[in-house]
Parts: sequence; structure tokens; C-alpha cells
Amino acid sequence: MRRDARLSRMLHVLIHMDRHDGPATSEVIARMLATNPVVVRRTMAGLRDQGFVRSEKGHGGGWTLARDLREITLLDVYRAVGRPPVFVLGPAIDHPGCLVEQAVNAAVDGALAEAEALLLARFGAVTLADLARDFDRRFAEAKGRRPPAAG
Amino acid sequence: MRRDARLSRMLHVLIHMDRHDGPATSEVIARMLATNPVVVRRTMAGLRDQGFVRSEKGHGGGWTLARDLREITLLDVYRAVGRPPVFVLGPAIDHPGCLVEQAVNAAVDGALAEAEALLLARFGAVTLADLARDFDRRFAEAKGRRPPAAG
DNA sequence: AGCTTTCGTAACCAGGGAAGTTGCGAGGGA
DNA sequence: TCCCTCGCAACTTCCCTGGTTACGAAAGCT
Repeated sequence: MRRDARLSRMLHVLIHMDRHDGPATSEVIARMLATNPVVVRRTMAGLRDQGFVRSEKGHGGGWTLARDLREITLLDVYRAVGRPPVFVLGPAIDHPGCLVEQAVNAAVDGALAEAEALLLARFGAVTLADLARDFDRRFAEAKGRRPPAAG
Repeated sequence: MRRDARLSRMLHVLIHMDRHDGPATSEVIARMLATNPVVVRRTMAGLRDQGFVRSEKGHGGGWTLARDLREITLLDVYRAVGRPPVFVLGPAIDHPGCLVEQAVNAAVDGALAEAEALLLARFGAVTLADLARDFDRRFAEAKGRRPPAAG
């Protein structure tokens, strides 16, 4: 299995929801993500708590977008899914008092912090509307070459 | 369990080796890393294959530095330990044909690639000699305030 | 030669996290 | 009342790093 795909999956779902009228049930979303409804509810709970989506029970219920895609950045979604750890790489904490270890960790941590800052800045600069536009471009291109592709 | 600490651990070891006369056995290195000799041999195998250290068997054997610390960057060590994955975050591969998924993955992958490029550039710009210098500074500082600290 | 040291490596176990699965409860519409 | 749908806890599965055990090979010492 790949690593943490919650951010990507939620981005995927939110864009689909924007292009879909009426609520989407966890069952329908699960099929989009090739998984099952419980994983969907678990992962989307954070988005609901942060006010990006709403959920309704009972007949005709399901998930609906609560905000315009232009108002949601990748960073917002990253935070809403719980700010999961970004890196596999990490410092060693074998002998916290060892000054060599401290010097090494300072260098590694510094580089990781810079990379994380850049990553989150990029995430903050892109809205879901931007992704949706990119999707439209890809769709138009695919249509120009072949019969309609699945969305 | 903590994250992948192989890079940090190897940096730690290499600097200690530079400050240590004669070969260091896996047993001694294992104590530096609060682990055991098998993990040390496993992790250092890549460094040996890349020519950064040498290993000798038998009495008086062990590990020795094969290059000056000024000739080894953090990037070299990162590569020598097998270029382990940098990120926990990753794209979703649920429906590879879905153009929404493709647009999402392009954005996420792009940001990750930029962050990784920055990280590796930083790693490439720092030599182990730089870290050793930072250690010396920390050591001098600690000595100025307190009785000698463990190295 | 025989013993000891030390590395080399395979094989297995442990722990942690994301994802998948099962089961049951709560709430809302038909 | 019945069914649909979310909410959530608990358990399982899978992968990865790290730890452990076991055995073999090479090199020095006596």
C-alpha cells in the first residue's frame, strides 16, 4: 500500500462533489476512491469539523460542499485531515546528550523544516478551483483526441 | 517506533569515526547508536559499497573512514543508505484513469517534487566537515559553561 | 592447526501507522 | 414502522524500520 493518501483523496472527492448535484453518499464516494464507506466517513470527519463539507443523515442524505472551491486551498485540506506528518526521514534520538548527535540533528531538522515550509507554502497557494481548472483542461484535451473519458 | 533515522545515524557515526583513531567495531558503533551490531552492519553496508568507509574482519578489524569529511555531503550519505523515501504524504492511485485524480496528483506531486529538490539541494550543500565544525562550536560552548560533556 | 575476533547475511520478530472491515447505534425521511 | 445514511468503536491487514537470533567466512593471535 502507498503512504498517507488522505490529502490527495480528499482533494479528489471535493472536486467531484463540486461537479455533482445533490449530496453524495459515503457509498458513492467510496467507489470514487476504490475503498469503503467507513474509510470515507473517517477521513472526511475532519473536513466536516472544519466546515468545508456538511453531512446529512437519512433518505436523501450524504455529503455536500459547504464552501466554494475558490475558498479552499490544499493547505486547508491538509490541515483538516489532521496535519499528518510530512516526512519519513527524521532525526535520531539515540543519545540526546551527545553533542555530535545534536549537531547532526540540527542540520537535518533545519533542512527538513525548510522543505516543509516550502511544501506548505505551495499548498497554501493553490486552491481547489485551480485544480478543477486543470481538470477541465485535461478533459478538453482528452475529448479532442478520443471518445469521452471517465471522470 | 520513530521514523527512518538511517541518514542521521550514519552522519553521527561518520563524525565520531573521524574523531577516533583506529577502526571502530560494529559493537562500539552500536553503543553510540543505542542499538546492536547487526543493525550497524546492515545500515553501513551502503556506505561501504559507495566507498565512504572500509570494513576489516578479524582481530583489530572494524570500520574506518575512507574519505575526508570535507569530501562527503549529507546528500552522499542519503544516497548511500539507499535513497529512502522522503515523504509520508503521497498521491492516491485509486482510479488511474480518472482525470480528476490525475489533476490532483499532478499538483501534489509537483509540490512534493519541489520540496524534495530543495531538501536534497540543502543536503548537497553541507559537508560532514561542516557538521563537525558545528560540533566543535557546541563543545566549546558547553565547556565554557560546565565540566566536559560526553561526546 | 585451533581459537578468537569481527564482519556478512539471512531469517524472523516487534512496533507503529494508514487503510480495510465488521458491527452496532443514532437520526431522519418515506 | 421501515429503510437509508452517517457516527464510531474495535479489530484486522499490510508495509516499513528497527531489533534479535543464528550461522558462516575471513583474518589475526597463540
